[in-house]
Amino acid sequence: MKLNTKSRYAVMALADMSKFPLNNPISLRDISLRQSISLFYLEQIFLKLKKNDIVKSVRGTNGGYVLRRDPKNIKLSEIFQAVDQKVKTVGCKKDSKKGCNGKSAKCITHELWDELEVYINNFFDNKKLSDLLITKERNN
Amino acid sequence: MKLNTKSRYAVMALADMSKFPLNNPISLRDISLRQSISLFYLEQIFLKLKKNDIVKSVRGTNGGYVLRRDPKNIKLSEIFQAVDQKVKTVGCKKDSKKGCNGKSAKCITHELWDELEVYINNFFDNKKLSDLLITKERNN
DNA sequence: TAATACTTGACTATTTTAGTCGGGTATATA
DNA sequence: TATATACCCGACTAAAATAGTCAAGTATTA
Repeated sequence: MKLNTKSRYAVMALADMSKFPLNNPISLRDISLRQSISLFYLEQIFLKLKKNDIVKSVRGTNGGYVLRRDPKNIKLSEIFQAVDQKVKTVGCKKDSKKGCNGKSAKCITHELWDELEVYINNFFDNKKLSDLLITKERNN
Repeated sequence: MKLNTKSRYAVMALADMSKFPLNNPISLRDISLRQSISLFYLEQIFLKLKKNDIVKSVRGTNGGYVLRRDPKNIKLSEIFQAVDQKVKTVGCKKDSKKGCNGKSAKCITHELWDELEVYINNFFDNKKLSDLLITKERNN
């Protein structure tokens, strides 16, 4: 069970943005430099964030990206769903009658994974982008 | 964020075993048939479960594997740690002074991932193998 | 002694991840 | 209006992880 870089970078980048005055565009180039994330990779990520209405873009000189809402109102779960497809724990379809590769009575553990999925999503639902900023300054 | 088959199969296989009288060996071949998991793959998995003292082996005819403890006393977290290496959310080392790829002040999100890791491990700590059996029979 | 079943390490195909790249388009400002 | 900036977008690729296979054993029991 592992977190991918896309999710991690997305949260890092948005947290980075949150530290500056909202409503003035921040370029990916700046974020790239500050967070040492590849510019090209950030472009990919922000395309998804834009499609999911988490940021909007401002093109041209002095352009960049702007948060669509106050960090207080941006759940981490939204960011994850935008960038990562989803938290996935089971292979088999959720409500298929067949379920679990066509064999019946097999998935004793099916409900467990569903529960885990809900549990994890719950974590992200209860965290806001703004929560990351309160954190005390790191001393290194 | 995804769960791998090894973890899933391990739990499925052990849950399968729990439904039979403890202390009499259950062969991987049987588990393989009942749960439709490749025998070879199960062998790999059970090697790890054995190394981690979750099961013991009985060789020879009528041999198989036996749970070392009552399912009430087997935490899912143990199974996970045995089979999967670990729940991992961060790339950077936990307590390194450098931290986060050598750049300072970068990992605003570091503590978040740590927190998530604890949160998930907590889920598995509180689930016992026996908890899976109580579940009502599935109707497909 | 034959059959069963664990033991172990090596091997492989496929998929996913992480990231790169090229050739765009829009816009502010000099 | 020219130009530099910065988003836009799809295609591509290397490397790692995953999922699974296989072969050649050893131990045990009937």
